[in-house]
Amino acid sequence: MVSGALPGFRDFYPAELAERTHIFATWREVAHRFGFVEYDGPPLEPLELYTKKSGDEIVGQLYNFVDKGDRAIALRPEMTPTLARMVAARANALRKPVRWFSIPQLFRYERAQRGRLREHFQLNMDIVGESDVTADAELLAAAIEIMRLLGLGPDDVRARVSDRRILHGYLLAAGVPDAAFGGVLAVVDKIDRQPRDVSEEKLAALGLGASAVRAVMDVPEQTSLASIQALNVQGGEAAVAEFSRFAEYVEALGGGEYLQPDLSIVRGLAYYTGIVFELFDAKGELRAICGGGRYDNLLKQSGGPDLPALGFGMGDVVLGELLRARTLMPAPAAGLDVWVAFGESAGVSDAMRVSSRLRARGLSVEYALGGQQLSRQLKAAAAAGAREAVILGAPDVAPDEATVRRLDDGHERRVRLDEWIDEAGPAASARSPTHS
RNA sequence: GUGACCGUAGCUCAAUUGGUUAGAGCACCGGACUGUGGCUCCGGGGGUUGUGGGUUCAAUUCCCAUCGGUCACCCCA
Repeated sequence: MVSGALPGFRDFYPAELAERTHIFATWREVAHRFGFVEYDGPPLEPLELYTKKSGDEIVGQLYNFVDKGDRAIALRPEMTPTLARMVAARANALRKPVRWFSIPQLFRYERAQRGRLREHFQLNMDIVGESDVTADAELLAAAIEIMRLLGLGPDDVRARVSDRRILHGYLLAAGVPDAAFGGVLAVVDKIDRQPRDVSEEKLAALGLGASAVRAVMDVPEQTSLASIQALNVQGGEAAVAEFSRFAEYVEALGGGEYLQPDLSIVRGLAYYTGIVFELFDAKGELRAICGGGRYDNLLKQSGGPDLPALGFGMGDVVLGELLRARTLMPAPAAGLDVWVAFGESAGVSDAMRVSSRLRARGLSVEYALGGQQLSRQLKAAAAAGAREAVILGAPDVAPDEATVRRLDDGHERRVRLDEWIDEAGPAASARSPTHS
């Protein structure tokens, strides 16, 4: 490994780029089906766009530098601030609710690990201007539909959903002081990943009594709609009713099989205000595929309009790992339509003329740039994945004729060259769809 | 940022207690094939064994550092 890409960055060879393209195409397809339109912003932003609300500690995880105009610049680590700015600038002019999506490349200066690089592409889908949980259901249904279209079923991927307000009400009712809420969330977030007594000690250190500690330790048990509805939630009754409605809507939108209520889903970002969700592989081997939720106060806090909003981010790295593990990546795209080969009595310029005419008709065409024997040319044609080869200048063939050879079964026919070219075209050569 | 493990052709792996010019398969290029692909046979290119030091008569092998990768923390996307 002499000089590869920077740590945490990827070279996309054709095979890898084909995988990325497959993911992107699916993202765009589903976004389109759900009525979302695509936008984009600059990959470089003022540093303060991220430091303002997120605090200075985020600077340590940013790619940042000072440009030649002495401006503090950052490579964007997330898309939401850009979205907030763009929506805010035209808030009054936009038809609400806004349904926008983007596929930005995002950057984080962190130590790279599996499923977590210093760069990734992330589908962002957001809805701005709708406060009802219909929007939450619509958004999650879109994320689920992406899984389905990629071939990932409910046995592969689960959608865990929770609601900040229900958890808050439950903790209040259990006697957890408001001031300890943030610390308790941090414990809940990793309650399954660390020993029970460690969690209990941390909770006690936050000033929780024995019954409150027990209540917090019960949070991961709340994994059904019924159990959540039965909870004592101080001031969270409306949220529970909304949550029930949300589940009903997701069901109606066809995502019910994936749905898994789980009150212990916290999500790291502090700005979430309501329903939060994450998609993860059912085996629990990988990092989260997707995370999102409602952030009703963010736009206003960012100096923008007071509009309710919600959204999710879905990265290409973990998703790609899961698709490869399940062998759901498509076979490499079909190669060439036609390979133009030339024998003894034809030259490369003849192949060029024929190629040019075929290309003008929309076909994918290649020929041997280095003069090769016919056997080499046909070998190269097969290696390039060509559907058929047209052989020019074969003996016993009239000057205006050529041999067309199907490369899958070797079937050959003689054609009048001009007629054959005139009939060739993308429509006449529709490729069979590729399968995984 | 902390800790642990791992680095040999593009890929997967070899190399007897440290012992000659570090090998193989696949892939790539070419020849047999001056008129028809996938097979076969033959040949070729490609490694300063991640890098830099150290120990030794001798280092792919042992030691240190560094870089990179993986994993767990941290944090999150």
